[in-house]
Amino acid sequence: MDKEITIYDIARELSISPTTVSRGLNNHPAVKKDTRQKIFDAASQMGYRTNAFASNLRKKRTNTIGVIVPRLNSSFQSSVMAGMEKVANEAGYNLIISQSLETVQKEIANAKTMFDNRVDGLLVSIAYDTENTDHFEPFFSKGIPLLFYDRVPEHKNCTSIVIDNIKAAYTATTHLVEQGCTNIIHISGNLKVNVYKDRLKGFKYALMDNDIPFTKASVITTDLSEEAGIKAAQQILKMSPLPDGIFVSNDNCAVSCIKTLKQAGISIPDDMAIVGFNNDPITRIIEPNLTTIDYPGYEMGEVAVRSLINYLDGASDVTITNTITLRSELVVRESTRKTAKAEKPSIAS
Amino acid sequence: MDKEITIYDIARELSISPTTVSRGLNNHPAVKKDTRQKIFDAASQMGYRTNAFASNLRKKRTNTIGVIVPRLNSSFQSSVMAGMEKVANEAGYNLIISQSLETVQKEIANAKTMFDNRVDGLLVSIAYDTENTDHFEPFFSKGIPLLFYDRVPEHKNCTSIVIDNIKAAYTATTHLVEQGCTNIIHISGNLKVNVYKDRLKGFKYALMDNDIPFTKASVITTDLSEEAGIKAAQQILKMSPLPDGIFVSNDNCAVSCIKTLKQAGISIPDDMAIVGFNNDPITRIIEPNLTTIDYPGYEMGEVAVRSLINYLDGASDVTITNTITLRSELVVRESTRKTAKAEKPSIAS
DNA sequence: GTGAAAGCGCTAACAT
DNA sequence: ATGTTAGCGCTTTCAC
Repeated sequence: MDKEITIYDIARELSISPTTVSRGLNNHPAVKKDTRQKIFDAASQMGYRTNAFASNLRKKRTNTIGVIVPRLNSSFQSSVMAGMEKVANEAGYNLIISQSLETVQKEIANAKTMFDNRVDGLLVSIAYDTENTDHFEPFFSKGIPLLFYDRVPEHKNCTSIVIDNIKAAYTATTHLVEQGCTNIIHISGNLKVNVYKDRLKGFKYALMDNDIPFTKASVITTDLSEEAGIKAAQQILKMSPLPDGIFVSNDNCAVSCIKTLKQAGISIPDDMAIVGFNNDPITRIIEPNLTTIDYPGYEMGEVAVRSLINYLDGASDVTITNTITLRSELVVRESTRKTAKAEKPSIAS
Repeated sequence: MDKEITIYDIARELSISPTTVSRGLNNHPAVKKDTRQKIFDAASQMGYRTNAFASNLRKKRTNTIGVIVPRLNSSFQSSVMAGMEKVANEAGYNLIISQSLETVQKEIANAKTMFDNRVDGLLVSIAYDTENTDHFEPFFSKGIPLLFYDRVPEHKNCTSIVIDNIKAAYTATTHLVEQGCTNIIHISGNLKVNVYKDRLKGFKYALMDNDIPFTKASVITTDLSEEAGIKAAQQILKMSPLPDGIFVSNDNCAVSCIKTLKQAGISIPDDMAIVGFNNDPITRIIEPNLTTIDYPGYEMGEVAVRSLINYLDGASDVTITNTITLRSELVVRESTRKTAKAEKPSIAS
């Protein structure tokens, strides 16, 4: 645990000033090439390592970006993280990641930690039960850029990166209608969360535009877990008449739903066509392969960090563009490709 | 962008010394309860936030743990991260996460960044092509605890957290034999990586112990990707005689392999029984459900951070226990449950 | 129980 | 192109 080498040590060794050493190490243009080389040589030879804290303390900048995510171990979120890390790393930023585990309390605590650690910016996908953004107030008032992605708060006009969930859900539902479905159920998530709320909206609009009645019974609200899929399927099996189309707000739940329905002897897509959401890897493993909405997680992560860094670098001088909407698209697979007989007459009587 | 409040401001406000404020804020016992309360009140009222850098600079400790992981977006690794984050967060540590993207170069760069950021400890799962640990030398020589998990370096006696891959693979292979398989193929990963190397070993030992010949042709080496599974399946389909059992070193690859084999008309498990590794969620979605080795990712993450923190707190005074081996176990599912006729006579002639 | 003084290692002004 | 000075905000002796 030998003593740490500092720029003073290097300065003394080379009989120059610490300032010059600092400049040299940071590739300041006003340092003679020769001197710079000497500095680098001495540094590596003496085993010097920069002290980020001293530097941060002085510069009041940390080169660190905080991320608060509901949970890390989901296919979607881990893709987002991967995209974020890649861009951040390339730009020389560190990523401090923390999970809210879907609770506001932890989200509040994490926000405070991030604030105290003086992250240069913060990226957040909010928890299920986050109903306001009070705990981010310190960031707003200190002018620390805060960017929400995917799960974003309502009302507040925060900067956010999203996909058009209404449109995506509308497309998915319309697709079911086009396949001949006339009795469609939507399995939704927590309606306090913007993404699920919007998907329900898109679902509703699509029904309306196709003159299919929307009733309370058209929606099953769940937590979209695997178990929820099983329960929802059981509930659906008790319906009479049975629906002929199901739009589920995420793939995970859709898949377990399919498994349960299949076990009950339902043929998919012929008896019921099903659409999921996310384009998780599992959609191409379940039989039949699941039609879903492709949802660009990795890209969302890249865009989020890139926007934040652009802002920090002063590139986007005005307040950041308010909302960035990424493209999403329907991926049609077997779970909705009805066979011949499915070519029903149009529902418009 | 108002000025930051410091302990000096609080001190002035309360007409006491900064020292006392510092002590108060840190719950130092030698501060009158009354004074402490006044300090906390003033702090929150004035909008004070601690400056972690100044503190770190002074204390030479960062309360930060670095993690270098091959990639974040894998089911296994994201579970590990989730476990790590949970324990770290509870203990008041921050996690700086970076990906090596399976290349030594990035791993080297990341290690340097972690070093310069003076993480209190480092957790690493090494990249495919990492052949030595030279780039971690600075950590060793500075006495910064470094803990490898899952993918650990060979030879070097570093502290590591693993499962017994040899045993797990042995169990998996033996299971195939018990199901009546006599011609078994192993689809392996990069053999430079300990986990795949060990799984191959376990496979080999199991064959030997059951008097099944092991030849070069018994192993197909791949990168274990989805595409690799398809290619491996195609290769297997050309074999004559066809094997009746396959042990694949990860689930992802096993699943795409199954899909390809099924398309070719192979019946699983009756024609070929298949075992995977990891117990990813997909194993319960593929049909037939995949027999696999349950691999405790989340737990591994928890244990890794907990061990590191124990060490940092001086709890485990001696050098850390050298290797922590977590339990892993075979989960039998349909992909290896041969139907009646599979009750072949024992191979021992 | 509280305070004064010094310094962690770096960099930004301001010289020269 | 290089040096001098000062200070970022905190904690830690040491003193009272």
